[in-house]
Amino acid sequence: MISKACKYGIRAALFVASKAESGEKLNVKEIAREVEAPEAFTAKILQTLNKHQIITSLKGPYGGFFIEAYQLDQPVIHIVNAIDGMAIFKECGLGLKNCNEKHPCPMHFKYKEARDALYNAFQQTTIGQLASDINGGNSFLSNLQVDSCL
Amino acid sequence: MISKACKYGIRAALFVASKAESGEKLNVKEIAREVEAPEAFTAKILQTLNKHQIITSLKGPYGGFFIEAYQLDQPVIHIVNAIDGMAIFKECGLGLKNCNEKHPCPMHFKYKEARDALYNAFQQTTIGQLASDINGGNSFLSNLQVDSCL
DNA sequence: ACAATTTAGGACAAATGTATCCTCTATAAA
DNA sequence: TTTATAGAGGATACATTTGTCCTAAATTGT
Repeated sequence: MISKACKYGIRAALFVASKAESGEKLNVKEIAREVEAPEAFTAKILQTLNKHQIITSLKGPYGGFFIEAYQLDQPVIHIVNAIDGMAIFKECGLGLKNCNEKHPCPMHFKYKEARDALYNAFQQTTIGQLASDINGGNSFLSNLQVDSCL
Repeated sequence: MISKACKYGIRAALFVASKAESGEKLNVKEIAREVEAPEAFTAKILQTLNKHQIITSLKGPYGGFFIEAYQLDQPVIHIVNAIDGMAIFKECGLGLKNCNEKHPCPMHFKYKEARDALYNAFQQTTIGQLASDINGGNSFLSNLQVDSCL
């Protein structure tokens, strides 16, 4: 469905977004640690997100990644588009090139429903909304640390 | 989302199912041609489907693949399970190991809705139902051939 | 028994996705 | 201007998925 790179990308973007108010800039190491993604790979992904203006970067000392106000209003689907493209939201569930209402594959109508639900979920939700959820303690970007010594 | 192998597998299984009444056995070449999948790769997939008792095979002359009555009543999700496993229907949309209602990722609830819709689509539909649709001319397993010389 | 046919299955090759490493460039402070 | 810091980007390595090829095993008719 969604690539690993894209999932890392969404988590990274949301982490950066969750720090928007503080005004601080985050470097690759901090972001990778927080979202539990490989550092070098995360760097590549952040590069892509910057090029697509999902987040903003600044080189040099005191540089790093941050998000600007207007970027908080972008829908999460922009992140998916930047990394994986929009194909998943259009593709046939059985892999046919030429599948549509007039010439449907056997799963067309039911598959389309699920696919559209996913599209709407990503389209109607903004990066800023999800960042608020995180800051409000209503959702999380990394796995629970189960402390094994209690 | 669903692997290419799995999509070939569903198409192949449905094609075999659509021929259930005729009683004929289909060989790899016929199936691969019909569903527009690479022949050798299709052979592997049919092997998997046979092992999981989605379809049945018979070696030797006049052998091939066919589907038995009880197999027509299996839900399509059995095919997905045989090839890709059930992980996609359970996994977190952002790739977290530990994502649930109590400790949700930022996309959890909306993603779960789409994921469950997909699960239901595959769970509630049987191979036989889709085969009927095909035989009734209501759905198709391969791309339209656009005749370029008219 | 033998030959012909068709699936089973192992080994291997190609393509894609994931991940790392190293150097270059930009920026900021001293 | 120099030095330290941090992202940009190319090259490369590794893993998984996709796809091919060849031989073995099973079945049927002669």
